[in-house]
Amino acid sequence: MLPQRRQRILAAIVEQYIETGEPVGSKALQNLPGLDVSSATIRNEMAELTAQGFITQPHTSAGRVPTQAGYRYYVDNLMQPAELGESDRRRIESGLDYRSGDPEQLLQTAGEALVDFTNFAAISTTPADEHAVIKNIEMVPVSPKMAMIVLLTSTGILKSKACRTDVPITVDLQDAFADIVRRNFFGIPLSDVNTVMIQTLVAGLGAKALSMSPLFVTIADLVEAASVSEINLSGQSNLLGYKEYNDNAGQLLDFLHREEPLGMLVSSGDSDTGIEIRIGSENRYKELENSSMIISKYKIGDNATGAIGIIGPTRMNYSKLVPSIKYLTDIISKFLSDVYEEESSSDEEES
Amino acid sequence: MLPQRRQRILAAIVEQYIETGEPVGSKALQNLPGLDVSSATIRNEMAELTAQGFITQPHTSAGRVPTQAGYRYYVDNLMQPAELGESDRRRIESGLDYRSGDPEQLLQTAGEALVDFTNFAAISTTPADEHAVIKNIEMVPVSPKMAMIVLLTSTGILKSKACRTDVPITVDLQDAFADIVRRNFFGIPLSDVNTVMIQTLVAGLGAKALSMSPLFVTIADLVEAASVSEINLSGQSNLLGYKEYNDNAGQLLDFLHREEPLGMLVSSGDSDTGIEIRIGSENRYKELENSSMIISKYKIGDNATGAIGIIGPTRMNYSKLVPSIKYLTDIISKFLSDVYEEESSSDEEES
DNA sequence: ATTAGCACTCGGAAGTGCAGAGTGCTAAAA
DNA sequence: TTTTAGCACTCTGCACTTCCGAGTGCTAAT
Repeated sequence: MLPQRRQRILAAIVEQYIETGEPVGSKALQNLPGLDVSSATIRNEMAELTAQGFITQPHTSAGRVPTQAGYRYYVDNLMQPAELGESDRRRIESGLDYRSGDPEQLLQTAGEALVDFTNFAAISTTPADEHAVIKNIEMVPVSPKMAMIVLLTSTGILKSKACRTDVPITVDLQDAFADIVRRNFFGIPLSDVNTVMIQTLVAGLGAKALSMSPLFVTIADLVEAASVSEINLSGQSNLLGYKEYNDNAGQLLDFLHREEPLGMLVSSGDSDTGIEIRIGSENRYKELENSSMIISKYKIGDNATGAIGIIGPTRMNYSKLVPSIKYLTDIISKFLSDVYEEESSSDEEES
Repeated sequence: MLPQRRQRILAAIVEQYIETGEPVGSKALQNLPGLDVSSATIRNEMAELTAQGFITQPHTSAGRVPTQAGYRYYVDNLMQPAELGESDRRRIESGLDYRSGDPEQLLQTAGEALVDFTNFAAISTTPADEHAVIKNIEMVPVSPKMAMIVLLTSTGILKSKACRTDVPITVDLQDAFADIVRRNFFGIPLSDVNTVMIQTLVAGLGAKALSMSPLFVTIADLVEAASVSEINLSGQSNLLGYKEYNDNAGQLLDFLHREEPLGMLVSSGDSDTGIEIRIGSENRYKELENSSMIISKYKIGDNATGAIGIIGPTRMNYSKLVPSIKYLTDIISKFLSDVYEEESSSDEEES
């Protein structure tokens, strides 16, 4: 634990650097409210902070800049989250599209709202709830030997895919399909659908197996697609503006375009302890060593299902962004819970 | 019409500049195959070309660089399209996802294939065929007072939206809905669905009007969404690498993020004369004055319905890109026509 | 423990000089 | 009349130096 005065100085350095982007020198801190010491004393403290690794100087004759450890100490011990003003709330909320009722749409627009609000890049994932169950499966004929299969889950995810059959689609076939689907798929968790399950099912069909198996394979594909949470990234071009990325912004953008690592990033949260802040190399990718992420998980009912957050330079206003993202997450959780929780307790009717 | 020799010199300048990105000087052209003149003569010709506005020099002691007019002349009169190699074709094709049968998916992946192939940004639009008709509309109950409405068109576009009703959804209601939909919507062109049509329909419903009108409003929304072609843009970050955008790449990316002008860009083609090349300020936006576009329209059957193309710096390899994009367009047209044309001649069966 | 004072260090801006590339022009050659 | 060789000229980009200001660490005094 650092001594009081040193803490205050560190906090001041971090906050001022966040605001101005310039290294901050000892003189600039002389008239900190409630800190009546000369610049020389401050210099001594700064030397200590430097020795302890919380701040550093870009070059001998420059002021100090927080190190990653400095940000971390600030975030853990010194920062006090800002109160969100009414106008901020409205700004965050205004971009959301919940009227469509589509969670994917909501998360997409939530990301964009964050982009507008923060001027950073935003990342969001659609719900991936292992407790989700199959709500409905429809077959819609498109041409004699082709049909669209539509899958709907209890978390509101809707996926569809075209499927070619080997034989013409008759009304009989449709009825049979609807019957099998109703008996074998409705209400079961997505995780129960897998290759083995499909194979045993097809094997049990007897004569019809040949003509219908493509349909069930398509169902498996759809379940797969619905289980995997989609990742939305937006506002990447905002990052170009920040001088910390100056010349190698392209490298960062390229990294962000690859989907795989992104999935890791949002999913790797230890638990559902709410909001998570990762500074610089705490994100385990070299490309992010100059970036920070603030990630928050949203829930449907009591299950954490997805995440939303931002990516930007380590020099970001944590004390304001944390409550903002928390606020947004709360809205999302509430809305999704309202819409998709009620169903689990009441789905008896069927088409 | 320029004299033979001057044409050849202009073509050489354009091609060499495209390849190297460096201004090309008179000496570099001395040993052009079949052009046996000294650098001095070439200098004279270059002076002429400069006077006519086809080339320019960045500064006194630099070589020449094509102007916009120079590129235009080259593209119109001098360029001869490259033959596509087998490997090129495979590279283009390999990224396409036509197995899903979903045109939106196909166009999306086609854009990404172009991004990989060209290292530029790609733009593509989903089919928007004014002749498309409604193929199917399904209502899928989600909770007592909420249903998903799913719309499918003859061009394979699938749209869905959640809809809240004022009264609980009963089996009766579903049957009534299915009946009305079948009678009033199946097989009619998208353009026939509008506010007036919906209002008269609802008015004719009598007692049921109140409970069902939200459903039909949702249908109108879906039709609207299906009529409008979606624009996919990808590979923007590729553009960062080109030095012609050096410091103001952010400006271009911001421009590309706004959707409205993009729609203009792809739709504004004069006619369906196949491929269209727009160089620099021929795109009417100031942000694109250093960029070129190559846009090609694809067709379903005989109707031009959407476009796909690239955006990059004016210094792009037109002679190779034009046939590549043409090839890709042909694949798309062929596939979409195969899948979605046959239906128009054969949709009798229904669920 | 704090402060004033001072020498020291370093980055960035501005200025200087130089080599190289490419041009336009002129006068001779074809 | 067209082409060519030769040359003076212009301009960029790079390397090098100089200089100023900001900020530091250290020392000696309070």
